[in-house]
Amino acid sequence: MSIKGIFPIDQWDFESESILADLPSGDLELLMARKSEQLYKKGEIIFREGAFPAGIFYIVNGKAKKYKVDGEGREQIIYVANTGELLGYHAILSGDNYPDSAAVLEESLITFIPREDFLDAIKQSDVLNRRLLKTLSHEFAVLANSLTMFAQRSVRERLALQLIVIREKYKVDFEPGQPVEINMGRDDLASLVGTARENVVRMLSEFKEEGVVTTKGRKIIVLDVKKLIKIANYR
Amino acid sequence: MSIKGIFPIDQWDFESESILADLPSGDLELLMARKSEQLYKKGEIIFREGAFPAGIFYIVNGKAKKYKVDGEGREQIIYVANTGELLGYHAILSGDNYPDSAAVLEESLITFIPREDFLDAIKQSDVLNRRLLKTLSHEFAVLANSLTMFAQRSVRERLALQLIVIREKYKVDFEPGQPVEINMGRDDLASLVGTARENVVRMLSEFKEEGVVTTKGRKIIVLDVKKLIKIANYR
DNA sequence: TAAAAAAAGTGAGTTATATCAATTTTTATA
DNA sequence: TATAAAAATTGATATAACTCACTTTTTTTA
Repeated sequence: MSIKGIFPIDQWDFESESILADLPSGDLELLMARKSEQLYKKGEIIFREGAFPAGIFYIVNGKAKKYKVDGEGREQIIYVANTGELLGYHAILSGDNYPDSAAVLEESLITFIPREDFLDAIKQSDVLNRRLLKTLSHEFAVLANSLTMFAQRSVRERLALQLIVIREKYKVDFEPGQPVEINMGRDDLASLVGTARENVVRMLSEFKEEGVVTTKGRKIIVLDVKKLIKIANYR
Repeated sequence: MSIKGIFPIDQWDFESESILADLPSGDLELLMARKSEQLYKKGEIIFREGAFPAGIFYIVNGKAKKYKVDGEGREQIIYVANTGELLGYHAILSGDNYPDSAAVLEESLITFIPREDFLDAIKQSDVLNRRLLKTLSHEFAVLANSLTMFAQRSVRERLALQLIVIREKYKVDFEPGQPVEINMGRDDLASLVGTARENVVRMLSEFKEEGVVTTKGRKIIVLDVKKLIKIANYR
């Protein structure tokens, strides 16, 4: 029972299709000519805000967060990237340094593609070019959506919404029909929702009392997606 | 006395350079071949969220807001576009309908460019292509910045920050050295800051007492940018 | 220029959320 | 498996921001 349709998740998630999926083999070879693979341990940082973008990263397997840290050290998660997604290309295209940091949420296998190879591939490949324009403009719409949510929704509504969205990302790790376990630390969940850890925990207990979610250790299992949609107050 | 440097406004504003500025004349001709111009009266809507994107819009002269309206009819301004900027191209590139609405903030002269001409121009022009990739990825960084602000900053800090950013946009309408008058309705200012009109008004009075701003009718004049930066608590 | 309409501004009461301090549970490590 | 460390949870209190009701000022229009 997918929630697409009743809840247009495309509006909340960048990855309606991957940038590299089904790329003409020549273009892909060019891109991957000098790649290097690395296994990141949980919590390891992929790149840091402000650093020179030496290349882009492809998540072969795992999950990563894109985030910003403000003056007081508070972390704000912009996006959670999943297996198959690309990281770090915005900076190379814009000509700025990395505008945000990225770190791995669980043990992840990640491919590094040098800056020059990425730029060459863009020059060569019309498909990649179109794909990037399409992805970037879609990402913009998704982010504008998030912005509106942060500006107008209550913490309770935001938590409900993020649980729906994040559940979809953990779904791929479970057999269809099996309960999806969201294995995310409360601090990360809080910085995704834009509030303090304590508030997330308190509202999770409320959701538990209301029969919307349950927990298994630190893992969160959504019992009633429709109720969550109602709480999120999404038209 | 520009605030660039002490306050890196590029991080808060898309338009470090225009997409169409200095475009090779051939490319520009192609783009403008079948344009049509129209004078919009204050408040008029340029396009509506959810509509099919029939083309893109170029602001020859004036200002426009990009905004979203939520279920309860509350408006959230995503961005304020100025003379020389392009509107509505995200939807055409992403293949979705318009993800947001646009309306004119003051009487504005706007050029309409049909969808097909824009798509043809992209096919033909490498410069336009690169320009779009660069702009889109920069825009993404700016929006991520705004997102963080909404998630973490107080209304007071957000208002201070937006006054700085918005002042830069009204600056072009005044002689250098002359006081810049921000001529924006309180409702628009509120939906830019993400709060209710009453809160904006209250905090503007506070700012007035503190000698940071003054008003002239409904117009707002910033007296002390540095103090605003301090209030915005921007590192 | 007067009247009407729209926008801006003020005040008081209420609520959601942040913050601080402590305890309990879970996970990692020896 | 016991112990230490880390993470999650609960409670109490403070406060920023929202909402509603109303007044005053500014702008529009007749």
